[in-house]
Amino acid sequence: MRWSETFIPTLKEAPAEAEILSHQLLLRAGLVRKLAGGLYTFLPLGLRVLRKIEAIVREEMNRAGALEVLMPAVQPPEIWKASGRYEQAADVLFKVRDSRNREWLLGPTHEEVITTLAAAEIDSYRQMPLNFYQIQTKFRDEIRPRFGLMRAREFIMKDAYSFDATDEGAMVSYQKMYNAYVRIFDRVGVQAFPVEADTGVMGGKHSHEFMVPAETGESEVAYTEDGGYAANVEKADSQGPTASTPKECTGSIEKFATPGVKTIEDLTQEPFCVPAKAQIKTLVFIAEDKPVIALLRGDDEANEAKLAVALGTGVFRAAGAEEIQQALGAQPGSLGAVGVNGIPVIADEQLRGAAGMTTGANEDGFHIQNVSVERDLGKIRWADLRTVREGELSACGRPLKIRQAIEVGHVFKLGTKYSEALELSFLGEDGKRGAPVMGCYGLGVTRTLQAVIEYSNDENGIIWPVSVAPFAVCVTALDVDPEGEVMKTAVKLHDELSGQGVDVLLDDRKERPGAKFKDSELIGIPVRIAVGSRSLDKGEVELTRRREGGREGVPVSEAVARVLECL
RNA sequence: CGGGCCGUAGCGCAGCCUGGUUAGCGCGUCGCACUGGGGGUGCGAAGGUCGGGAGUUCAAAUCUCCCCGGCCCGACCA
Repeated sequence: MRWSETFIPTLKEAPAEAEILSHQLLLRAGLVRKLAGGLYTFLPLGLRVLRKIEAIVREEMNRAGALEVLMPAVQPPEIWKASGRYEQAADVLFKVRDSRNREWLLGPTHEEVITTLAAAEIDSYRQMPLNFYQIQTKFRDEIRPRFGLMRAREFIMKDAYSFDATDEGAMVSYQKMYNAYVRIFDRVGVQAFPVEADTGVMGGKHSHEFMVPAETGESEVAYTEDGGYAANVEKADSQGPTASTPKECTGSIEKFATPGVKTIEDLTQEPFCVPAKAQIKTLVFIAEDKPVIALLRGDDEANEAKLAVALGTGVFRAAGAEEIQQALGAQPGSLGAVGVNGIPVIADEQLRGAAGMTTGANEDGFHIQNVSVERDLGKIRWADLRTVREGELSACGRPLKIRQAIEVGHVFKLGTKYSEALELSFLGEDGKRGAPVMGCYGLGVTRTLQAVIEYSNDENGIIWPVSVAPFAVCVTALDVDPEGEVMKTAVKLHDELSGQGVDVLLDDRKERPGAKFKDSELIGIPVRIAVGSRSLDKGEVELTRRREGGREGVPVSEAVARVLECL
């Protein structure tokens, strides 16, 4: 391929809309262009990378025994109503209407579709295990698309769905996908670590997210340095906070005035001087239209994923000021659970046995001290609600660290939720009907593409791993006169490498050398051969490997062989 | 959806506060010349509904209001 005959619009400066480096490079290297918020056109160069990643994903899925299918992006709402997700996922669903005003959904994922298919086709345990996958465009009406392809409203995902007759079988299917993901991320050239992930309301232990460490990642991972533990912060637990909770109580509860105190922090100040760990944080949520109180130690943060598990529903939100006033008779800042009746109270495990605590009096401007949780509070349900912090000890006794990461894949053992909701059943060996145990396995293809950029770059631009590089080699002709030795040599090298099946880009543009070097580095081609009169006079061309840096003279006659070695 | 910032040539920006000739600069683009191994130099040129609409005014890129779009923080993200 000749550079002059393709379309690679590189940019010297980063467009103002791009905040993070990988997004800037995506635009600067001419890989994509934005149509509207969260909607991108893939240009020829970007599409080449996308296709290479897809090919690797496809190979590994096939290797793991998954079968490729292609499902419709347009889906009937009925199946979403049947699974209960029509309401649950309402805010991310794109809805469209046809000419007869009938509603359709643009698929954000395909559990409902694949389960509908399976319900019609799977009748016997003999047909399983089965695993279907597709690589397809997904639609999610993200409230806030961000960071280019990282969080887009339309994106490409590989999604797979496994069906097994037994739980043990489902674990085998799960493990196969897990292993395939390890291979995929290894091959595309990102370090993606499996971490334990939140399994939400469905529970169960078997869910892992694949995370690429990156400061710009939108997820947080808690891990131990020895690699013994890694979990999404939404899921992570620890042996508890580093400072212990007060357990001594010196007297009975006592109301005191705290004018102007609105936060935990305020109460730690003069003249009150109540340490945050001796306060009870009172949060009010509306779960399925009913108020619920959650209690945490003052210095702890609530974890919404854990809260969802404790509440038994994902449909909840923080209560508004009016709702709180109605429920507890006070404004945030003076809330507490002492003497509250008729509203369920869930408390974090850290408060077990806590005494001598201070909490709001449910009267604006007043708090209560000497609160003993067991003595002074009514019926409490205990649960793990807190978000772990750096420095706390993991279950294995090592200190936790926390870092940002990009979630590029997720494997999840679903159980029978969808097979039951969509009436999928089979006849087992024992002659009884059963619901297949499902698993779902998502991999963000376009997000992975950007994660590779975020992971692999230097000050000059992207550095593509050979496996996904749009071109493996760039032959930079420093003089493009078609009659000259330089160009003739460049063309010859290009043709020979092409003949060997290598993706080669011949930079035949009438640009100055500096511009060509900069461009080939910006777009990230891993190997470059510079052909110019200076080295050609010595019978050599110059070979540069982006990852190693530096350049070396190589005899023209050996150039092709040397390049092949590099790849 | 709440808070903040922004929208001026393909890209990056200045001008706006304090309204007043032909709205500027850098990069890019086109032409010519020189140059020719790290985004070179010079000369010339094209390119603008100043996001859209309404209003105030003798006069609006500039002031006011409404709308649209973008970015950041938060909420949210099965």
